[in-house]
Amino acid sequence: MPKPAPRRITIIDVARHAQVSTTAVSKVLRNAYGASPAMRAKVQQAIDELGFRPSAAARGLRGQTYTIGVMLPDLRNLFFADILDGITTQLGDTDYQVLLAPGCNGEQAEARVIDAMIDRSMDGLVLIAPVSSKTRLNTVARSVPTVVVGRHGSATTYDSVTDDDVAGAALVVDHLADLGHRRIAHIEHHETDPVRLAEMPNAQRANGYRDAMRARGLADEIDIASTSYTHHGGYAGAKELLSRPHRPTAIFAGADVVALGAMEAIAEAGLTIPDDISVVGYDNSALAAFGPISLTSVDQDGREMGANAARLVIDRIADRTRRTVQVKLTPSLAVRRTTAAPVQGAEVNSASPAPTE
Amino acid sequence: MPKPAPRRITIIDVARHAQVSTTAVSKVLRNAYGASPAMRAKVQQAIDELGFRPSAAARGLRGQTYTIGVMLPDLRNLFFADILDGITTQLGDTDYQVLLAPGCNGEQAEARVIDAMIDRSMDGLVLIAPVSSKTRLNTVARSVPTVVVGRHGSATTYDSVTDDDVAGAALVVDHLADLGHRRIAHIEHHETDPVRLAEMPNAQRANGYRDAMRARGLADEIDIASTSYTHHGGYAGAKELLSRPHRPTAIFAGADVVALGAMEAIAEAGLTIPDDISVVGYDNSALAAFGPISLTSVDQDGREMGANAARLVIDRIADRTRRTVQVKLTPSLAVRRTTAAPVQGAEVNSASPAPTE
DNA sequence: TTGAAAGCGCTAACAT
DNA sequence: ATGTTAGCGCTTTCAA
Repeated sequence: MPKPAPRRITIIDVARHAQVSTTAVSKVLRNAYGASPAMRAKVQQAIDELGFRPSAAARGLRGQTYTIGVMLPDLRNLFFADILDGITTQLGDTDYQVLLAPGCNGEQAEARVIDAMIDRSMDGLVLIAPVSSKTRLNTVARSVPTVVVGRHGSATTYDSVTDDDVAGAALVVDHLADLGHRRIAHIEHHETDPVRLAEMPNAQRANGYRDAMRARGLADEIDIASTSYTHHGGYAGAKELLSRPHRPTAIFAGADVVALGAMEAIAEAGLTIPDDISVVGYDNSALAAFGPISLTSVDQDGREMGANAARLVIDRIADRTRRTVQVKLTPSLAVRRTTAAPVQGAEVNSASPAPTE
Repeated sequence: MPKPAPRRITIIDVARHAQVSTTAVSKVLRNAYGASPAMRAKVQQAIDELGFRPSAAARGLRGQTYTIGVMLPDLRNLFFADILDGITTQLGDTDYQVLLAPGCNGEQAEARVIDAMIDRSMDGLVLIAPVSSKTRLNTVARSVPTVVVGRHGSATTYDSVTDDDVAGAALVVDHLADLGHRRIAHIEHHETDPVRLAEMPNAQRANGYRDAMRARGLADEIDIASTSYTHHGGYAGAKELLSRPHRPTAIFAGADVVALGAMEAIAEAGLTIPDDISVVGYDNSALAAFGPISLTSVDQDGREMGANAARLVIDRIADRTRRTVQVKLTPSLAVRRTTAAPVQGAEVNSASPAPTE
């Protein structure tokens, strides 16, 4: 027989216990102006003695809820987890509590979750790699302080944090070209929506790849398989690339998970990594670092991105009129064992068309 | 210059627009008794036309917030992600929204997060593998409907969902013994707290291991390294086991991540898996299934556990006086390439008593 | 500096 | 079946 919990302590109880007004208690709770040190002490003592905790629901009705909502597409993606770590670490000292919605894929799920957060009067939102339309993002940002992470382009309604995906792709191409590779192929995430073509990281990576290839004088070697940022997308993309007449000596996959799929296809084709073909991923996830895999990958500092996002959202809560800022961080390359110089002779002039599979 | 968002639509606006009372609107919102179909239709139309969304904060002050809080120790743990999937899937059709706190390790962080959820008037809590004291859990459960996942033992205040860890350990021992192994060692998570010794899955797994070994007549072969459920714990545990005079032919790691650490130590020792030594993990995470690793592992149906937890919490919200239930699911074994019959001759008759480390 | 009082948007008793 | 009204626990004017 569970005995029912006693009635929750309210601000009135505290006020009575401390022999002051509820206003005074409220001021202490918010560190607001207009309470003497003596009063503060008295109230604080009453709060501690009674074990009082303010109701966020009630606070939210008038003021803030001290809650930051985080939306991310996939909890299993370790890069997103890093961003989250950055956010929570940055917010650790503050009164804000981070709450997140379980992975939501697609525009519809995204809309539901964002609405749910607004309904719950969250003080600020951090949207990680949202796929919603720009119009929608602007609408959201007008109703609640918002920071968008991982989407390029600027907006006047929300701040954004990105990692320089063009630079990341260039790191990869340069690394491979420096090793002596010329036929460097890329597996991209297929994109048709024009706005996303400009704003999504995958599109930026593909652009960066093209630019860097041209900058290295390898414009003729540009070779792209357009699939998706999934394990299977990597597998199918690599299969496609390997079946082409002019086989690449290196594959730049747009994400680590894509690289893993590609590695599977390469193994199936009886080729070895990195001797026959080099592979590079993107995100430097824990999987990439894992010993037996040891995937060369572009490292985006997720924690740093998260910390920046948290800082920005707090700043914007404090001043909603301040001009928006775009923070762009610089990636680095984690070189591991899936990349090496191409084997001499084998492919330099192998222009003979290979039969498909 | 972002233009400010217009004032939020309230229930009063809807009532006015539909020419009815706010009570009527409220009833429609809650699907409550006492509203004619005609009224429902009228109100619903007004809601749609105005794009009204009820404020969860305001609702929470009197009634429910339609929010279920989920706490889990580690977002990166894929098993927990599966549980979460089960919860969200089960709750997909309902009005409830799942919100979760970012991974919180340790009793203190756990307490903070749970308090935060209670402060936000969440309707129900799902606590996954909490480490808090039983007293604390009972206190929490008395103030809000709570379901505890992954902790054995029963309570009168909260429902619980577990997977049968004793049975899981037995699956492992039986599988290895059937293959012909006798020296089957175990790497456990060290535990001292008496309550946790009885309730935590790691302790149950160790117990299950001992029981199963005895049941197979292998009581003399029981060999345990007591470290922790981490990669390093697995590494150190395996190193310890391998250095013992009477080397095991199989290692049962209490978690997949532990198995990976063990595999690293085994590789360092110049031994091969499964020829020299078999390895089994626990959780059947994506890592275990990953081709190059292919770890034999105990599969707990996380989605099923999550679905059960969600169902229970909803039921308890509906009726807080109903007796608590304990759901215990049965694990299965995913056999992969890290287990095989021991190589003949090497260890069959090495029954010489080993001195303690 | 302090406190009294009016809401915030909704739900739940209680009329009608 | 429908409407009236009193709060829920805070924050925020505004007056003292």
